[in-house]
Amino acid sequence: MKLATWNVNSLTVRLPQVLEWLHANPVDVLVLQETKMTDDKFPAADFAAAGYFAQWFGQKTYNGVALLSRNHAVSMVKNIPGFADDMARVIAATVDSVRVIGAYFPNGQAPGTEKFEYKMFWLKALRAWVRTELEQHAKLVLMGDCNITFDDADVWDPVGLKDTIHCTEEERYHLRALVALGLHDAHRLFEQPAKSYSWWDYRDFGFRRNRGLRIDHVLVSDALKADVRACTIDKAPRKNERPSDHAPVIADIAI
DNA sequence: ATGCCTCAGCTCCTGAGA
Repeated sequence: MKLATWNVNSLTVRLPQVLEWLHANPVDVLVLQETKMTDDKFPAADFAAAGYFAQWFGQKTYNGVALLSRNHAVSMVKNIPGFADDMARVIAATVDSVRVIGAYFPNGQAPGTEKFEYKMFWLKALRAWVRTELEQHAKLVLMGDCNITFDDADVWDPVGLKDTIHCTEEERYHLRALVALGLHDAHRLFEQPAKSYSWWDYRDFGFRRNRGLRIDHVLVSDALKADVRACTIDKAPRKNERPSDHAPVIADIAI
């Protein structure tokens, strides 16, 4: 079973690239973030024609998530139950006995801002909910744009970006606490190329200079850890004329 | 440079992303 996550930064703009990517990479599950569209605009027919069921949860202008799957997805959940949020950030469903959670973590803007405080509250709520999900589903994959680096190896300039957003100790504490529930960063289960990133700033030739961050993660539960065959960041879509600033991350699990 | 690029929207500028 191959599962992937991709922040597309507007599905309206990126739909042709997503369809082309699915044709070249016929994964079993793909979760999308930053679709930036209301639910009535979601291109479900295009994905159906490509052989994918879809679940989606969006809003105007910002955020928006979706879950595409080769097989039927059941028991869909939108956002974190019990956590009031007017932003569409989470979609979860069960596909082929695996609980899949696709998430677009808050950006947080900068430490000390209201958006950073919201990010901390959101992370606490996510953790409490994922704990209960893990109790019910031993096989679980949580993946998405986590907007947090694990450590300096995920940062192109750890000195210059020390304590800035995505790199603060407070954010990393929450990411570690999430993983400590019984999850594993699939990327780090394998030897990876040095300076592996999943996001690059559009400005200043960030991708060309490989000035990036690894903030898109695939986290697998204890029960799946031994079955993960590979985890790769696919930079191929960056060759498109108007690429997303994020690359897809793919995990291959023997299920 | 509290910017650089990209996207959405009550669109010819502004807010947000990361």
